[in-house]
Amino acid sequence: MPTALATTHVAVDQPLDLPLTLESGQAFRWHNDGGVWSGFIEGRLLTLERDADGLHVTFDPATLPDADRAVRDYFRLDDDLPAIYAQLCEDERLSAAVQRHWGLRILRQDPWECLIAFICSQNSNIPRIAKMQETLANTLGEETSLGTLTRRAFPTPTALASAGETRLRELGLGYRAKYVAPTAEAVASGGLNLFALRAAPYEDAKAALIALPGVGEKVADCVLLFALDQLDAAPIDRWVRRALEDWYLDGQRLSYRDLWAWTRDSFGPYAGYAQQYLFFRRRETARAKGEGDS
DNA sequence: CCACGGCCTGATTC
DNA sequence: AGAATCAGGCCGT
Repeated sequence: MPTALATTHVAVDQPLDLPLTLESGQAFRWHNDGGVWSGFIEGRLLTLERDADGLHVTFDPATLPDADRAVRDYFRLDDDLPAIYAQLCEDERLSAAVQRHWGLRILRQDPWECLIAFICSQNSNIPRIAKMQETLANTLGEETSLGTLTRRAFPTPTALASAGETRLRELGLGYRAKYVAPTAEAVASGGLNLFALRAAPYEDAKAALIALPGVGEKVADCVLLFALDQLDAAPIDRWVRRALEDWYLDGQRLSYRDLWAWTRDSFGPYAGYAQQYLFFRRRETARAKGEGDS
């Protein structure tokens, strides 16, 4: 089936660093080929190129008629990043992080793909998460092409559900397969409408996610922040935990819930952005100090 | 409520 | 070289 290519230009008058944002560990399936990024938005293959005043987008109008809107939604271009930065920069440590990583944005991803990615993230690392996602797509996803470019979309809930735990283990998910299979089942059966959670209050949406196997507080907060419009969700992973304990809490150990409440109180409604910057900054300083640290 | 060990696997370190 | 250790946690006890 031949595809007609179309292009559009999305104006960006906000901070946006494409590689920083797309490789920040929120999304795992963007490929960079000489400054041309290929990936999926709303399940449709497209390419992105950054230029001086925005993004040059190539897409298939037959499957994605409103590419301009889709791209704006995906990069959350309606978020007033300068205002968010201004608030974060009241904190000395965050101010330094923001200046070092200007243009890092939170994405609005597809919640299904995001959910599976972060279930797979436990006890893993970014390259391996990316590898698992890519393997799932290349094995169980539908082939899609855009001009001469061909990639496979992330598998549907039905596709992952029918693959089953054993097959998912063979594909390298390890013990995560026993979480992914029933989660896919739950979503495929229509028992859980992930998109509907965007309109739900934070606690309700979080409870619905945590009810799924393999989803705890941290994974739930990742999906809430990166896909479900909850900008005050603050996933606290081991890096952010260490950052908070060492830099703000004088070494004090707190529960996940207490740390979450602390970030909410300290960084306000943009705790999610604060978290993302603390994550970056902490990893950076840990590496600089020769890894081990603490 | 908190603490702890086990869990797939692959890369890196000792 | 081969054994530990670690990696953006979750679950059960």
